Amino acid sequence: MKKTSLKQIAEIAQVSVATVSYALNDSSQVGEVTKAKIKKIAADLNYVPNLSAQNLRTNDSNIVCAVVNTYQGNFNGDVIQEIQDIFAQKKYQLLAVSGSIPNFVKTDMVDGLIVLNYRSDEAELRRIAYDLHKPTIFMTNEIAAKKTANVIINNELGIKYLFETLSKSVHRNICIITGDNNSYNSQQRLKAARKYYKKFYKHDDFDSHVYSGDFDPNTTYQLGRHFLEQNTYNAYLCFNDDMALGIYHAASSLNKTVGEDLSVVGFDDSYVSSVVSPGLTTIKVNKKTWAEEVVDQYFKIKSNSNYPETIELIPELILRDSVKLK
Amino acid sequence: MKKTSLKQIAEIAQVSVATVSYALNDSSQVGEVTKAKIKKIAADLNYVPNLSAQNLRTNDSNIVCAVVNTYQGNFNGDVIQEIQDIFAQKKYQLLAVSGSIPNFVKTDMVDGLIVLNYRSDEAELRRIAYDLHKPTIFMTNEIAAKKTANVIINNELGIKYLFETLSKSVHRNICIITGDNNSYNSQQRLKAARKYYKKFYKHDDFDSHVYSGDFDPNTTYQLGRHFLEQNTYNAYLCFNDDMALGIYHAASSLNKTVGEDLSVVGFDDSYVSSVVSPGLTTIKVNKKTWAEEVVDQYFKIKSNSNYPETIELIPELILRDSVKLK
DNA sequence: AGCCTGTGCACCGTGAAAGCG
DNA sequence: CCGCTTTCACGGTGCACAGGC
Repeated sequence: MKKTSLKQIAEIAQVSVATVSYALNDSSQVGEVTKAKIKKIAADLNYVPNLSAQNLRTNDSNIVCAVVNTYQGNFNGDVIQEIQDIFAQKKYQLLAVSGSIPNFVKTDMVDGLIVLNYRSDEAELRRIAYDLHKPTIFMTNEIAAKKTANVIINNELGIKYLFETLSKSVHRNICIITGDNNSYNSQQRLKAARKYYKKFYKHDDFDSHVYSGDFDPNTTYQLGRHFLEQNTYNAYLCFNDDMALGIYHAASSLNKTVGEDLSVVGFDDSYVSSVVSPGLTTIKVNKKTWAEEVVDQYFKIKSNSNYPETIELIPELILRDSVKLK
Repeated sequence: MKKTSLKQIAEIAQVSVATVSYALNDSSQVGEVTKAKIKKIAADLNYVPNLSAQNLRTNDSNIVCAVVNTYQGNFNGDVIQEIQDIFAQKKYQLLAVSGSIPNFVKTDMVDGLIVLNYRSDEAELRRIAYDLHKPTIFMTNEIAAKKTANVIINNELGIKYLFETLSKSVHRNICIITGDNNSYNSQQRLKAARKYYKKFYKHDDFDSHVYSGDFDPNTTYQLGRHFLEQNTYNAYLCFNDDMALGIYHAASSLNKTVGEDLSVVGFDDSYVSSVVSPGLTTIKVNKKTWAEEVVDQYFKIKSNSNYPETIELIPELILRDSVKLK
């Protein structure tokens, strides 16, 4: 009924607890015969080592924790899954938590931390990175601390591509729809958009073209309906694909055709952007590469280096038919 | 540098370790003055209790683990998020893991288990449920064991609704596309489809209308293109929404119009099904209700009852324009 | 002596029971 | 009875060492 412990196995096998521990850890300190006997008993009793005890003793858990703002949407889930797959190959267990960084990260239950799209004041992140002396990777923040690396998207380049595309579009009356204002990526994209708007449009009215869409397709559906009815804008730069879909929805509800009557571009290349009609022009970051880089940095930090490092991923433009080119 | 422990606090406060422990747990065993002093020191030193030690001692962690097959797609993420939100309100920490059920679930690090879309032979699940003496909820399986509940979708009803809808459609040449064959929901839906196909179509050729789509839109895109070119089928019943989108994609690539030239129905009411054009007729299970029921059962089991229980959620038909009715 | 196999014990941080002035 | 301390166990690890050949 109760969990089997080393002690019980030791009693049955008529050896000491230490011997059982050695045997199950395949230490050479135990003879083959005894080892086999002990292992058999352990298997029979369905023995599972108590991780709490193990961690308490060893301070090393092979457990890595990933923090996301939410499991919802087409982005976070994909990215965590990629990371999970790589860690699994290396016999590491990835745990995901959503919301705030839980206390157990600060204890010895977890070996390291991966932060994706955490939305909070950077001060807290900074504090955590600073006094958490474990490998920590930020994927959507830039925070310099020991044992910390940042593996982030080069958002400026992505925005540049999108502006270039839209500048070749027949539709030029541009509307920029941002995501959650607390999101690092949204902030970076906004900053880059400001820069390239000026460069491409030579106007100072950037702010009047910007709307907050909160990464939510329903919000952009409402916005889109309004603007399309009034003919305010005919080109939409959305900071993620989901919001772009909201514009699609608005367009079709008003019998307008994306790629004909209006242009739409998105961000992230989520799977829907290829499935939807017309295909959505979007910015892609290879999630597998991203995940590999994250895990790579993780083990680099773990093994020795602890200097802060920042790695930028170069995004790629995926051209589809949501933009009618001149 | 190193984590502060009760011991260090005790030394500074010039009291025993036990007193510190009592003080921080607000026990009445300690005088107010000492308590305040100790708390201040703990705060200053940034004390965080070591969960491994706590669990080892108390066998109770306030951590619940959710297992999913993958974080990807529009379904699992939504559901986990709902569950997470409810647990968070109750000061429980939900951890998510993807892949197989990790060892730490079997140790005392985790209080209970929630299994969603785990794909494996049921034998393993049964074994786990049987000798894991913690609250366990299966959301996509029916497994009877102590301290175990099943909170599942009534798939038969959902399939029935979809057949009723398609039987009123102008398109009647029906193609049934299943998901992953290891998925419980896919299996249940297939079983129900077999039943209702016979009822509505009075034919014995069910199996020749069934194709495996693996829950993947690209697979159904290929299937859809093939069938639509050959005019094999003009009504598609997909076991989830993503696959239905693949049919949408195939249709538009062949200049056919969903809801006009063909009918499509899906399952799950993921957010895309309302955003896409035409809207996708689909089966909805209220995820919030589902999550509430799961958490409810969790605490019921935890507090006392340990008899197996099965709760079925009644799904709802969401009618949109992907089916042209007579 | 040296190798092989196995044991005793201190220790991680916590919390509960019992003890004590 | 209050306020605090001592002691112990939770489960597992690995060092230092013991005893036999």
